[in-house]
Amino acid sequence: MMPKNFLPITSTQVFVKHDHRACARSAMEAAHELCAARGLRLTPVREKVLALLLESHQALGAYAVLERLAQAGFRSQPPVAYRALDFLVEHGLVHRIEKLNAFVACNQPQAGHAPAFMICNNCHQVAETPGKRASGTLGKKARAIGFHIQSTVVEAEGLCAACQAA
Amino acid sequence: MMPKNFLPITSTQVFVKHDHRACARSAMEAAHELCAARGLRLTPVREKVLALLLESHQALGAYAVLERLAQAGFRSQPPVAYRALDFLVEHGLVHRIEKLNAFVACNQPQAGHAPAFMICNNCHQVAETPGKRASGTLGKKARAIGFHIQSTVVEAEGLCAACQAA
DNA sequence: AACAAAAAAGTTATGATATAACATTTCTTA
DNA sequence: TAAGAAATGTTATATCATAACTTTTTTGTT
Ligand SMILES: [Zn+2]
Ligand SMILES: [Zn+2]
Ligand SMILES: [Zn+2]
Ligand SMILES: [Zn+2]
Repeated sequence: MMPKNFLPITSTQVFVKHDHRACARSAMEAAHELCAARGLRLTPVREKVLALLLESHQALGAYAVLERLAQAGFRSQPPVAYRALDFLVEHGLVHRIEKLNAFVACNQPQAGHAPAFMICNNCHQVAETPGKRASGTLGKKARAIGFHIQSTVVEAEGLCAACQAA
Repeated sequence: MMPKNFLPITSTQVFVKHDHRACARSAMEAAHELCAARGLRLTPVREKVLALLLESHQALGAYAVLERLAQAGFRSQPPVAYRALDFLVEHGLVHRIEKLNAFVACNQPQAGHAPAFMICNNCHQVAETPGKRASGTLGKKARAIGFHIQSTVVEAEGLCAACQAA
């Protein structure tokens, strides 16, 4: 289930120079293994969308994805992109960034499912930190009033260390 | 600056029965005083939008606001609603809920500005908890990698205590 | 009061994001 | 190989948001 040469990139690494070829390749391998393990079909259009998102740590809007799909020879109607994205999000291979109405590939598809995101307003890269559901401050407040959390959105916008320096 | 009879509603109270007339009236008073103190103009359309949002603890989309404005005799072009909402959000009288593309009135306009929200998927009420910027788990992780947070989105969807019971 | 500058509101048009609905094809498996 | 399920193709439309320019109102100054 875990790729042999899996090199999970951590949030610390996204904003610093790293071997992104290896980073993307290992995430794609992880996606293939996860789908195999769960009996899911990573069809050509789904894999292509994931590959597009894995090209960088920037978020892409659905229509940006659609454009690139069309260039690659796929159909170019909105449902083509949205269906593939829906599949990838549903199975945790991609995350939706609410603040941007856009999508990023998940670095660690096999990990727990309540990530938080840091969005750099300058270089537009998005780092994901693993986090568990209802683990932090919000979870505590929710428990205090008997609120049952089903899903969370936790996003911070700001400047990464490199962009502050520049 | 603080209304005489200010009754700040807390996140604990939103989901339980409370004197909402007083709750809304006190928030409106607080808004008037905040605007007076800062030299801001709470024009008729802005006040009406705030009043509409204060009618309940549910979030309203911009076009829902627009509809109600039109019924009240205001113009009905999108910028009418968006401008009023932009003003109210800019000055912390209203918050945007990213997950819903919708807006809720702020209960405590004078408090600090990095609230977290709990959204009940059944009764559609939204509770706000005060929270400070970068105070919790996310803030800690950001500091660890030198990420400078400018704004945050923290939203939890789930079921409030009352809706779990039913 | 008259004027100029700034803020707000009016208006038209369009851009950007997302989904409904139904037809067709492909895959799975019994 | 036939039936059902899953995925894709296609058309159309719903929903959310802003650009750009005009006119009116407010505010501060002469
Ligand atoms: Zn990388
Ligand atoms: Zn950056
Ligand atoms: Zn109330
Ligand atoms: Zn509820």
